[in-house]
Amino acid sequence: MATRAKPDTIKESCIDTALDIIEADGVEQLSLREVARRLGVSHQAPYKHFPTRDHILAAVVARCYAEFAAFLEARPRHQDGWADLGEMGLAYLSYAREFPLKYRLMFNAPLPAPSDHPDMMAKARHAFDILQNRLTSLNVRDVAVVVDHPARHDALFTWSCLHGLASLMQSDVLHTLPLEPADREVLVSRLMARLGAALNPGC
Amino acid sequence: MATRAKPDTIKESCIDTALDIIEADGVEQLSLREVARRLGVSHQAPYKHFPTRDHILAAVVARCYAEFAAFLEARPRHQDGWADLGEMGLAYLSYAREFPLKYRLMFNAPLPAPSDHPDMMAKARHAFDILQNRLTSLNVRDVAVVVDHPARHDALFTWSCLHGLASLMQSDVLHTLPLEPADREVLVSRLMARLGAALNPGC
DNA sequence: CCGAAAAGGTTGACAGCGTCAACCCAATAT
DNA sequence: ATATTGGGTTGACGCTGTCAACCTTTTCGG
Repeated sequence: MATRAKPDTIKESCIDTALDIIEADGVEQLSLREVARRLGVSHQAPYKHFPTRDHILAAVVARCYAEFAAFLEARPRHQDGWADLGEMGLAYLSYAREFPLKYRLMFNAPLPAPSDHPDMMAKARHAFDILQNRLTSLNVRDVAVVVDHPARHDALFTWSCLHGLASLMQSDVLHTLPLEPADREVLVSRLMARLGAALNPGC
Repeated sequence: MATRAKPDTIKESCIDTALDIIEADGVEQLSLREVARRLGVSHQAPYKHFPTRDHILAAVVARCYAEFAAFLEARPRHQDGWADLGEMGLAYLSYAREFPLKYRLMFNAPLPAPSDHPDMMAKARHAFDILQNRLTSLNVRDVAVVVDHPARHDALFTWSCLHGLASLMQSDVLHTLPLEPADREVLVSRLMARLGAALNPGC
């Protein structure tokens, strides 16, 4: 049945299985007992590896951030910095569309306190750094922008736009609005265009 | 103890109490049994008024949308349309900051299926219409914009930016980044400026 | 090499949850 | 006057996370 290659430790299998559940049904449906059941072990076995539910969740989230960062890095590259930024924005939105439940897990779900889970925190920072570095390398071309507009703010603005669209597009609220599938494409391209205009008012 | 004016029906008190719990501890902590306990009734009493947990949640969410819409409408008004739009954006971000758990409830939590809860759906649409109408009245000044950029898309773009910032600012992810309180003010003003630039590239 | 300890698995219990079922009383409608 | 229904009750079921106790097997120090 389990075609997945068996990981060395049960600890890893717990994370795998938890991620399966989250991808299929959302983080709200995650239960340690169900994880144990799928692994064919007793309901307390996972507790030998994770002290609480939050700890297994933190491990899953850390893995998601790493995967998300890799997904962003794997985008097609462009010579032109602005085109490359656009490509990264599209990659961001693609991830949110392809893996909505994992995206929700990372950005729209209540996570265990980050300070208690440094590994999760580190992986989250790394994902953000990818975006920030992209913008930093853009800004060296335009020193005036750097001075009073640190790249970190640009990165957070960009992230806000991308996250806002990604989050709204998968939100239940939007189901209450008439939004054709074709509209989604338009929204994405319009947002990317305006994001470019906002960051680069000159051209 | 209960200084709140007693509503006529237990149904209303259920919604009040549920909202209290959500504002204090978040939607995840909401339980019908706790609602019943606080009202001093049996754990099944609320079920006489709401068939399932989702139905009480939908009622609470509907009330939140109505309150949110009223909050947006209560903003200071400006003659100039762009200034008025800016004021609405600030009102949006203020609401998210003042009532983070209610904001999360509306936009970042898994809601009961909207089609099963038409009242909730209607109130959500009304809140969105406020934003859309603001943009529509802007666009009559500039017919060229109306033609290939329907106001609905502008409204969704604007909403994405606002929601993205509001959502990220209260996200657990951001706790992993070094973000000073002063930075938040800067972020808000920068986002509003860029939003204006994106919507109104001419000036 | 042997005994201690630790790692990793087990079963059993507990309280809290949403929900179903049955019962019960008072007001209302026929 | 009687039947129906609205609104309350208690009790149960299976689910959850978590604590406690117990039992092997592996590892390691003397």
